Amino acid sequence: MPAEVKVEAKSARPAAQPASPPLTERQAARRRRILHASAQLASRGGFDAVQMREVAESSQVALGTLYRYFPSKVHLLVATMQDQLEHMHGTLRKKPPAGDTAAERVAETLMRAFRALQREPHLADAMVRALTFADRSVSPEVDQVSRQTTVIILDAMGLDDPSPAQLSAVRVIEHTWHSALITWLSGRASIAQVKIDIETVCRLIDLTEPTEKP
Amino acid sequence: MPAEVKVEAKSARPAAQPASPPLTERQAARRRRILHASAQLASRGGFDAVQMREVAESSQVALGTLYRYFPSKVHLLVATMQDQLEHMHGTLRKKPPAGDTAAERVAETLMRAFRALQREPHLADAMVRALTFADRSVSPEVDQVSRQTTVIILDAMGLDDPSPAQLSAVRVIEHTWHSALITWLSGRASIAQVKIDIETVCRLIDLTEPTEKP
DNA sequence: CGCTAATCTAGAACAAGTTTCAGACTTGAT
DNA sequence: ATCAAGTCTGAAACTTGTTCTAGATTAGCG
Repeated sequence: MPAEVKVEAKSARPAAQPASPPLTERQAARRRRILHASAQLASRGGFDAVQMREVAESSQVALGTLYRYFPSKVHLLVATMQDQLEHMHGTLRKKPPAGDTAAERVAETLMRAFRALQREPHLADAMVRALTFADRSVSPEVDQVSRQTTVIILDAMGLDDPSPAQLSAVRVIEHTWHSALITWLSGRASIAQVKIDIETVCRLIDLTEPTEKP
Repeated sequence: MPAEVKVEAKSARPAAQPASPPLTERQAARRRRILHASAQLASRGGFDAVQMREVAESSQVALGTLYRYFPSKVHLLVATMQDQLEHMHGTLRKKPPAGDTAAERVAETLMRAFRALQREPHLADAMVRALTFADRSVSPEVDQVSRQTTVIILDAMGLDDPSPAQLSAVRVIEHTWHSALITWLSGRASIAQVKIDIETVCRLIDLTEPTEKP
């Protein structure tokens, strides 16, 4: 009865990139197929269209296996978001924003990301809803997404060594970014409104400029 | 076969306070019982503990009736939030914040609200998760909550006639407020961190001060 | 009062997320 | 090559949100 052992193995979940036992080739392939199916289904109908049975079927994996890789639908979608964020970071890195001030560059970067999301609004819906609906059991993964977002913003600011005040500003920018996305996705705010909100919050950065260069 | 008529009656849902056919006394009582049961269950286990069957049972109402009053669990929880927000607004109104600047008063007000939520973290969890998980079908209700929040913040600022820039700042403050709550509820940010975030975003208000008094 | 439309109730039925299980298949170490 | 441990599969079962139905009950009206 290896059931108990299984549970232990689960706590060393293969879902996280860092640490954990290294995946075999076939396992990595399965994981990729699952994430691909997830993104594909999400791109059609959003959060509701990502049905675990369908994900399992289109990634050619048993339902139980899907749950071994991603212990819940929210875990799956957050992992999907991590995946997409990496793509995006790569893309953004290629063409750094051109604004004069840090605030302008951050706003430009976020608007560029926003335009990318607009191209796949259903996918954006699935990922963002999962992110904000996630409970404590998904904290590590959500945190990872948050760190990745922070890196993107700091990149845009052009900082290696941000001050605490600057980090606070970045946190608030992230809050605004997530919440503004939600209001847009649920049809309560226009694209123009999101733009204004982003530009507004980015002004916070200017308040923290006075970083002495040593 | 009055089924079709039923559907029409549903679109004029009794869930919204404004307009709609006036409720009879017994209906108002049912609605109150439902909201009470919802808040009570939420106060224990949070979002997951609010199970529709249980709400129906403890409010002495058939499941079908519960769904007539609140067409989904999210609708129910958002309505619960509207309910709680009214209480809170009343409470806050009694003791206006004492800060010198608008930014200080808003920060103080939000921290006071935050402390109230800390007293019932599970209830907060249920309400906030519902709010951010809500899809388009709940937009009117979510919007109402948002308007109510705006009123509370403008109250704290002491403004009757805010400028567009000030309204933008308020929007960003609301974004930060919701998102910071979520990070706290999911255990990814400490109370101290939430405080810092609120204080940080409130500085945006100072940026918009220059409102000429006519 | 007596009617009619609307509402309420109890309970079954359905949908999708999640869990469980027995048996087949891989993997890694000996 | 073989064995033990761990994984994967297919299918059923369970949970909880949501819908549906048939028959009481209630409200408003003549």
